[in-house]
Amino acid sequence: MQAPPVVSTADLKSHVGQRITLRGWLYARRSSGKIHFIELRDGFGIASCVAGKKDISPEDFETADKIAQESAIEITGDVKEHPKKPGVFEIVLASIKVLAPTAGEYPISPKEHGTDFLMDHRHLWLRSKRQHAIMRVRHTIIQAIRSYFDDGGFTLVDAPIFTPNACEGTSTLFETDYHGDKAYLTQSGQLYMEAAAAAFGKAYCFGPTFRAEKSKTRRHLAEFWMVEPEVAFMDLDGDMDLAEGLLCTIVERVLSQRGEELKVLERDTSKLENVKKAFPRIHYDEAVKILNEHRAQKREEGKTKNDAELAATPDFPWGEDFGAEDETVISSRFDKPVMVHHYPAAVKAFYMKRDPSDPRGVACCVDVLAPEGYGEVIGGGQREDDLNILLAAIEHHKLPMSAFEWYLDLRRYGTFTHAGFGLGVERAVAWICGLPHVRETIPFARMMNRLSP
RNA sequence: UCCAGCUUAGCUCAGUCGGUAGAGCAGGCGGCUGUUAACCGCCGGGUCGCUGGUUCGAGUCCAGCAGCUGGAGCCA
Repeated sequence: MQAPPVVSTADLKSHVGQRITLRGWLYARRSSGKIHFIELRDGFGIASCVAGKKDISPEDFETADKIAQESAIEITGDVKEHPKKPGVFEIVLASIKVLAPTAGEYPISPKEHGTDFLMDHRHLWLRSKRQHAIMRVRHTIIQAIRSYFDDGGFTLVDAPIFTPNACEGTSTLFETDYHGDKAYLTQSGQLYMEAAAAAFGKAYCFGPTFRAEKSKTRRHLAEFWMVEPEVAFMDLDGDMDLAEGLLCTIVERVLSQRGEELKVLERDTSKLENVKKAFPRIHYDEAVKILNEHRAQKREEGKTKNDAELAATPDFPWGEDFGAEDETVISSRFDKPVMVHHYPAAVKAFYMKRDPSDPRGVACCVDVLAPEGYGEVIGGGQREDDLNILLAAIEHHKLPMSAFEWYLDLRRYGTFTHAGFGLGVERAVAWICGLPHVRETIPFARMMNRLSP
C-alpha cells in the first residue's frame, strides 16, 4: 500500500475524504477518556485531530493520551469536516508517532504569563498562535513595501550599517571599534539614499537601524527596521503622495491576505478599512491650533472641576516639537493617518530644506501620525539642495564638516530637488496589528534591557 | 538619565493588625466518547529578589542595592 501524502495544515480542505500525514508539534491536548483531542501545529496552521479508542491501536491511543506539549509528532488520518462547524476540517487519527519527545515540561503553558517571562522565552514564544499571526502580518507588510517600491520603478540600493559619522548629529549611536577607528551603527541610510537618488532617480534602502538612547517606552527599540525611499526631482507634495500611497498599499495588502491573522489578533478591521486616500494634510500651525483648542478645553474642565493643575494648562509654545501625548491629541481628530508638514526647522535635522516663503524658519518636512494613538510611523521631507545653506546648517549644528564632504559633493555636482522619508516597520506592524508595544512586532527584540535570546 | 509601581511554588497571583505559607493553572496518578484556556477527585511542589536594621517574633515595618514594568526625553 502506498504511504499517504505528507501535507500541510494549511492545505486540508483540498484533501477532504483522503488519508494524509501531518508532521509538526503538539500544540494542545484534551481528553474525555475514550476520546482524545490533539492539536497539531506545523508552522502553517493548527489542525485538530481526534483519536477515538476504537479507531486506533491501544499503543497509539496511549501515546495520544500521554504525549507532552511541543513534542515533535507525525500523525496519519482521514480529513473530515468538523461535525459541528462547517468549513472547519479535522483529522480522524489512524496512527500517531512521537518523532521527538520534550526534555522536560514545556515552559509556556496555555495559561497567562508575564511579558518578561515570555520575552526570556522568545525563541519558544514565537510558536504561539498570537506571535505566529504577528510575524505573518509583519512578513506581508514587508512584502507590500518591497513590491510598492519595486513596482514603482525604484532601485534597491542598501546603505551601509557601519558609518563614520553621526548622521543627523542628534541621536546617541552605538560605537564600535573599526580596525582602530571609531565607527557607529547606522541610525539612518538617508544621506546615502540622496547619493543613490542622483545615480538611480528613485532609490530605497531597507535594513536594520540602531539607536543607543536609553528609551523605555512602548514605541522604541534599540534595533529596528526602516525603509527609506529617496526620489530625484520630487518635492514635499510628491513626498506626501508617495508616503500616502505606501501606507494604503500596506493596509490593503494586509486586509486582503491576512484576514485570519487579524482575527486571531482581534483587530478591529473597520479602523483599517478607513486607511484610504486622501489623508488629511495639515500645516504645523494648524496642529498647534488643534493642541491649543484641546488645552483651552482642559483649562475649562479644570475650572469646573476645581482642579488647579488642569486649570493652569499652558498653551503649546510655537516652535517646539510635539510630544507623544500631543501626537495622540492631533491624530485623534482624524480617522486615518494624518500628515503634519512644515515643522519649525530648529526641531528637525540639518538637511531638511528650508521653506523660502516662510520667514519664521520652517522646514519642508512631514511626519505621518498613525491613528488610534500609534504616533509617528513616517518622518521625511524635501532635502536642502542649496550648498551654502547646507554649509551654514552643518556649522550651526557644530557637525564635523570633513565627514560631510562627500555629501556636499551631491550639491556641487548638479544639485537637484529631492525628497524622501523613513518608515519604521515595527511601528507600522504595531499599529496594523493593534498591539500595545513594539517588542512583539520583531522576532527577537533588542531593547535597553534586553539582548537575549 | 529622571519619575512611579512591582518582585511570594515551574507560571499567574492572594496573603488581614507583625504571630512559623495559600489558590488557580502547569506536572504526576485516577475518572469521563465531541473537547475548545475542557471538566471531576487525589498527590508532590517554597532561599517570600538580595543585604542590613527595628522587634520576643518580619512575606508584612524601615534603609540600601538589584531586577522588571510603565511613563518622560530622543526618535521611526
